[in-house]
Amino acid sequence: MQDKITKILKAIADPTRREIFHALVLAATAMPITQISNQFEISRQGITKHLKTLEEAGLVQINAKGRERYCQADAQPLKEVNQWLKFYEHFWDNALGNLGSYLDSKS
Amino acid sequence: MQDKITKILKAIADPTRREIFHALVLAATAMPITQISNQFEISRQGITKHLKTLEEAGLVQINAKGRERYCQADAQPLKEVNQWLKFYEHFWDNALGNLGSYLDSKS
DNA sequence: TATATTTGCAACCATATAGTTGCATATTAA
DNA sequence: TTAATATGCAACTATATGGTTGCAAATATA
Repeated sequence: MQDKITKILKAIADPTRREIFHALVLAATAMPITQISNQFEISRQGITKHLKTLEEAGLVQINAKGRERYCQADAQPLKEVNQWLKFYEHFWDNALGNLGSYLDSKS
Repeated sequence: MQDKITKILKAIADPTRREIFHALVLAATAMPITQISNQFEISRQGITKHLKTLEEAGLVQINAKGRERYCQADAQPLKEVNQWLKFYEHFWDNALGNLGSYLDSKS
């Protein structure tokens, strides 16, 4: 479909998914889908779809236990976003760009 | 439409837009649209659309001079993404989440 | 002035996305 | 065994997205 970083960025580009992810991170424990969806306005199936997207990005791990599927946040893929961002650190301190300071840092 | 961070994340979630942005950052100089679109396979109008999205996210600044419109990268909005990411730093070092170390850092 | 260049605008298209509802199925509890 | 619960699957809808083409308008060049 698409590369890893794109999947991750697309996953977190949606505000509802960021909320779900955040809730799971704070929960710090695995939660079944229904329990997650109780915390949101949208339907359980809506939540399920978002969880699938998050899972495909590696941001959520799901494992079944009996009839329930326990979902747990995994922040690790965000490292990759951080990596991507890092390159631009050199540039974001002046609005006009700063190739100079980037090149300096290389020497 | 949508909040700032969402606009920024949506802007960089598209691989073509990341490429355009990257090219502009490296160019370190303002470039007219046609000149940018020459570096890509897709049509000029396609590029124009992407530039508009990037502009709305604040990642590109455009100013007209004569019949040309000069585009320039501005990495500053990426700070906001960095800010968002920062919260999850505490969690991305173990796959099972790490609320503990986050809470420790607060004490 | 006549021509070439840079651009914007609008219409269009195919596909993806975010959400819904209804129903079937598997597991657990009474 | 019967009833309740958790879930998946499929179909459907509306809108967004990423791209295209054609054309008109403004500016620059011959």
